Amino acid sequence: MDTLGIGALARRAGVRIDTVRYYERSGLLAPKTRLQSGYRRYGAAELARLRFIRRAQTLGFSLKEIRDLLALSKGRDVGRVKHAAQSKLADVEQRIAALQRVRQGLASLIEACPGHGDPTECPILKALGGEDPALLAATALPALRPGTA
Amino acid sequence: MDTLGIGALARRAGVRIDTVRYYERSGLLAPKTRLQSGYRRYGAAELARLRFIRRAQTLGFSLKEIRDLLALSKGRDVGRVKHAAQSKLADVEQRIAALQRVRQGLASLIEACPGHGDPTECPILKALGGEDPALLAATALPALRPGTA
DNA sequence: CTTGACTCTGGACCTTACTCCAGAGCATAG
DNA sequence: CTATGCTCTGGAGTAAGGTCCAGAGTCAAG
Repeated sequence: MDTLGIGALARRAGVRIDTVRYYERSGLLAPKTRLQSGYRRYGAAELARLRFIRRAQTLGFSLKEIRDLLALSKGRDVGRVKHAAQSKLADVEQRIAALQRVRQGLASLIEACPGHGDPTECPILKALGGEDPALLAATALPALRPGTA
Repeated sequence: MDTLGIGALARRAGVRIDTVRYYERSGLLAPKTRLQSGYRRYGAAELARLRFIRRAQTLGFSLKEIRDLLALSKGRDVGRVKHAAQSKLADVEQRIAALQRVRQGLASLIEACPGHGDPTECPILKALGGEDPALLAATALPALRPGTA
């Protein structure tokens, strides 16, 4: 047989058995068949699908988004798949830009801090205390929608 | 009085009242004072702090990390404060690098996708399905997991 | 003083993405 | 046949970050 049990499938995809069952409960991955005993049996397509799920996660897609993506791939609508990837890309780029502003703010505070002496003179403490707009200003602009992980 | 009640504070920061109380339970934001009745009263510093928390969150900092960040302002010794800021900076830079790898992976897939035609020819679906691992080389390795940040 | 809006506390409940457990049944090598 | 390992189900637990509720007390305006 070229079918896999749940353990073999999980090992090949680098996930835990419970995770496979969790994906099944979540409507992401069903076994190809079941034995009379109830044991799940998976084929190559299911392994590919499981790897798809994992890779999409590393790109920042939530399981819900991945479910949509998988549905799209059955719908033969390549345009929508591309669009989903593009909007994810825009999201990632906004995050990068925002973090770069934070990095600038932190770096300049660190540079301005002697690392010794009077704490009331420390630019880092002043910024966190709200007196100095440097760090706060660096983070003030990006109105990223919360929940876009 | 230039103090705010919890409702006014929440409105000005764009959060729910329960969220303010949740932050208090989490050790992030204490009221400036309380009335004899127990009503919380907040000042401008607390509002600034609350807004800081929210902005930091949109940048991917967890509440625990934000607590650390804010704890810097209580630091006794400037050297230690500077060191903490430096390690936070390194953290931010790692985040940026991880997101840049994700961006590269997404961008190259998008570029290779015509946006129409046969789904079995779509490089995005192919790459995610594992049939063409070359395209994902840049993004497959770093286990960028939401929550690992 | 009355009304309506506001706030208090403690605890239950929600979502996401798992992870673990108990107690049972099944598969397979020797 | 037995031992060992795999798998089954249902349910509970975890962590983060909230969100909601009930029942009671409080504040400010008219």
